[in-house]
Amino acid sequence: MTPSIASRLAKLNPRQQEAVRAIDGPCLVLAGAGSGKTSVITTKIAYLVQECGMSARRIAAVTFTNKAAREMKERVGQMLQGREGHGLTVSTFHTLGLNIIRGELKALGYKPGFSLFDPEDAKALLRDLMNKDAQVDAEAINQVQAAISNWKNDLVLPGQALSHAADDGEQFAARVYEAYVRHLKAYNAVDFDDLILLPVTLLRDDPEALARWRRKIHYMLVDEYQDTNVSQYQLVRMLMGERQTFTVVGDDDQSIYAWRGARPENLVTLGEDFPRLNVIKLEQNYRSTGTILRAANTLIGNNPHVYEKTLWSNMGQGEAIRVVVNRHEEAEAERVASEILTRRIKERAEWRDFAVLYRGNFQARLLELKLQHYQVPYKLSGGTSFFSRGEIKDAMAYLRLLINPADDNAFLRIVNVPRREIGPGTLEKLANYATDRGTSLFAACHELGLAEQLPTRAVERLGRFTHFIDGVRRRMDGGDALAAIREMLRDMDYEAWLYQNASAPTIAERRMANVWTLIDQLEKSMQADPEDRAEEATASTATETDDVESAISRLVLRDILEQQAEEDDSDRVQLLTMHASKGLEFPHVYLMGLEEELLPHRNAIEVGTVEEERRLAYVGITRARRTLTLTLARQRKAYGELMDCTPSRFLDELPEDALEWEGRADREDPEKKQARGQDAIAGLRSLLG
DNA sequence: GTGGACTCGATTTTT
DNA sequence: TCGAGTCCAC
Repeated sequence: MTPSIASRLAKLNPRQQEAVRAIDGPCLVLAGAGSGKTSVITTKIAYLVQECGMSARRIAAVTFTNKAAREMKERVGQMLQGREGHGLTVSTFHTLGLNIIRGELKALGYKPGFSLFDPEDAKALLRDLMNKDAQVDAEAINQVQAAISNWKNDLVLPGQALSHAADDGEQFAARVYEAYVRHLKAYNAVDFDDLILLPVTLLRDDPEALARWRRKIHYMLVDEYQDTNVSQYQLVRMLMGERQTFTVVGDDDQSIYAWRGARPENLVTLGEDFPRLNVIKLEQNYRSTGTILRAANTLIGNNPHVYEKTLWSNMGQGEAIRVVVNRHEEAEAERVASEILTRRIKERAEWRDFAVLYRGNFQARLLELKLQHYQVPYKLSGGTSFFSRGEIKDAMAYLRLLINPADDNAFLRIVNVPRREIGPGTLEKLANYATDRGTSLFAACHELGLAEQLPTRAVERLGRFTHFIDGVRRRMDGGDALAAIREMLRDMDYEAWLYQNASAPTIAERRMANVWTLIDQLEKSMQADPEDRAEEATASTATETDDVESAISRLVLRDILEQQAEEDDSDRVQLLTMHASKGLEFPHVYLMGLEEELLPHRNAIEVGTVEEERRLAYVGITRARRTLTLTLARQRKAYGELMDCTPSRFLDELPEDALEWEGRADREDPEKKQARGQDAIAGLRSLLG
């Protein structure tokens, strides 16, 4: 054994070592919160390369978020030396799918330069399709979009959706689905769900492609396996087929995305599909105090389990979990804010050591006000994405059209931005003509027959636009693609258009700066993997335009830009939803709003998914390293009305002796309690009297 | 193009 | 209740 891998292994506990060494067959690692699962995955990759002599280019590790992929890549990079890690795949499921599609364009019937539609682009297309017959409201579009996404995630194709439609609504959605798929194909475009669906159907239907990818990937590792959906599981299954060499790591107790298609039962299915499955449990927690873990264990003990596990730690018992009952929501926010302020001094902690977790984003509003009042620096997760900004959508549409002239969506977005006096009338006639001829809008502009359908002036204007785009494209192919893009933005004077349309010059300035940031990011993204690029370039005849193309896709997948946001590691209190907190840890955690109807959420109670809410609470609790404070309000304003709140059932499910209550009405000293009882009786009498 | 009146909804959102 | 988003009149 090489010394470096031996010392890595020695740092792991026996169960973790077992998980690393289990390489001959299918392996499921049930990794409790804080049990060092990332160490297992990264060490296992190093073990496969250094100890088993497997080439890194035969290994694929997949995660759900770009962030997780980046962190994993970095940790593996530290373990492997020199060229050992060359060609290793550590990516999200979606990026893996994107690469498969890029490698199998012909087999899939797509052309080079295909566009990747983000959910907003997809919605725009659906709106178009659904509004053809009658005006449809936004809600209906959202519903159909969700239905289509669910179908795709469940590997249900339009034909099957149509034949299984139970009612008119589903039938309608299924017909839109069919049209949607057809249009995407015509646009030479794929959506996010296609990034998994298309590879799965290809591998299922094309034995040669299957053989190609099985030859390429010999070992897979999957993180957060409980969050996989049907199509993601099938992708892993198809790729690992007969070889059965994979490791999946997950925790059914942290499954909080079932509402979005995740199938935690994939953990069980795995045992059925692979009888040789080696199940290894990691139960030692390296994060939290004994008290916090005991509370977490007791709470989650109320959920049914296929695989029982109990977390333990040797970090000492630590402090009791405090439960603070407040008069109302404002008092709750006030309390949390002021407590962070004092605790920071008392504990000599930094702002970043604190996190406040809540069920819904709206809960952050009041808290923000209080934190501002006390001048506590904080960072709010979520918020409007860079990519939903209009100027970014415009720039992305230009890029997409340059790479993929069939992308009608991109064409429509920017054909008249900045103004080129190409109005709805012209576009409608152009669309009719293109439909008749079975071509894209952009291609139709080049056709001579168009002159018969449109006034000369309109044809001229369209021609000027396409000529402009064609010119940029030629410059891109001829050399420095990014220089051509920057030149394009200057030539068409996008900046002037921004100034015309902004309410203030500073806003226009900021927007233009955003566009340049986007282009800078594009450049960075192209330089991100010089090794891979070199490899691709030798393997095929990759041009710089190909690089721009793949960089744009990565940009759509939110890869590189969010990295920049992360690098801002200023010292601030974190405000997060419990969902967003998964995978993170903090010395001091505040969990707000432990009330019935909020956590568990009322909708969850209604539809009977309290178990997932319990897991959500479990995730929240297990984020805490040293101290945990749970807060709730007796009254809360909801829908404009003041509502009395009931403490969350989850509080009753925690071990009484691990909690330290503050302000609880029915656990005060008996005298007070009796006094209030008298009051109540008196009140009742007065009511009756 | 813009702002004021009006309507509607109110949980979470890895890519 | 409050706020975001939509729509219409100017």
